[in-house]
Amino acid sequence: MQDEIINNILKSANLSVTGSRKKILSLFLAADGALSHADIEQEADEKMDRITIYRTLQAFVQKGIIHIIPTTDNSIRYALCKDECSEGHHHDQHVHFVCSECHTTYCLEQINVPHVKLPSGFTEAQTEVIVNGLCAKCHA
Amino acid sequence: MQDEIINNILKSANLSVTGSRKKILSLFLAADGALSHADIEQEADEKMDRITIYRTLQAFVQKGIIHIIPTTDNSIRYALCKDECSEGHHHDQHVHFVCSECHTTYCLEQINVPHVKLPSGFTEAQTEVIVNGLCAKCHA
DNA sequence: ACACCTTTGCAACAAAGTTGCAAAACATTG
DNA sequence: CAATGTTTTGCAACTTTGTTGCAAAGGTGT
Repeated sequence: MQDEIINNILKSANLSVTGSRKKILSLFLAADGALSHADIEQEADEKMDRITIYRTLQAFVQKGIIHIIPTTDNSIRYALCKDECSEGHHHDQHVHFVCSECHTTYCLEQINVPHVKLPSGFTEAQTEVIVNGLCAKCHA
Repeated sequence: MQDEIINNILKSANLSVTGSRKKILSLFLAADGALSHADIEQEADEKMDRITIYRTLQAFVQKGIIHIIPTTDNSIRYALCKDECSEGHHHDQHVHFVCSECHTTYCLEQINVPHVKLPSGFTEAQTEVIVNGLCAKCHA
């Protein structure tokens, strides 16, 4: 049943449907937060080459299936894009929330990114907002 | 003359004043943007160990002299903190601007970080805003 | 089922970051 | 300013992370 969704995503991105890609996509669909390369490497219990993961993630980013979330800790995190993203064109104008306790990264789709006024001469292409704090689960 | 400033910064952070630290600090004072580890390694023309740079940057971050700017390209960038930062307590509520042409990273101190409303259960500790686009210099 | 193209996994490599330890540099006394 | 104790530096060795080329395996379309 979820197989349908995965197949659709891959096909409409012009990617052939392979085992590794289905596996990685299903991990993203299952996760309610963002995933790092390391997360995927651990969760993909079956044999799956490190290199395949690298290349799959690269392909997904390029095709607009997932996007990169900036972090301060030198670990790239990825999360699923919404429908408006197409190849080479990301439109993820939403807020990212990183829990300082459990380090889960959430995409807060429903929250608008505020518009920032820039000094003269500067033009904006994209704005990223990352909020740090405690998420609902970790709130004591 | 700049030596005075550097000495003050280091002493008030309880760090001993050494050659490497002075060198790295002067690089930050000279740069109008942020620096990555690689930048420093290149610009510090004299012999200076990679490892010393790592440890110096770590110490500076911990003491609140510099702060980390989140990026999407897996390269950590550092920039000087303002006075309000003290040990273990960063208060950098300003916008970071990354030029997509020259990749220079600016700290836009004068611009306020807009406040973001979070879902219930979430509490904010710090907000980072990174704006991508063209800076004044690269604007055609 | 066949031929074609893409993807995977391996090997080997390159880059980035970490740790332990002895020597050198700094700070602090007298 | 010299002696002492502490901190920092640089080296070596290692771990982790990411990249590239190529042959074998797997997917795609007819």
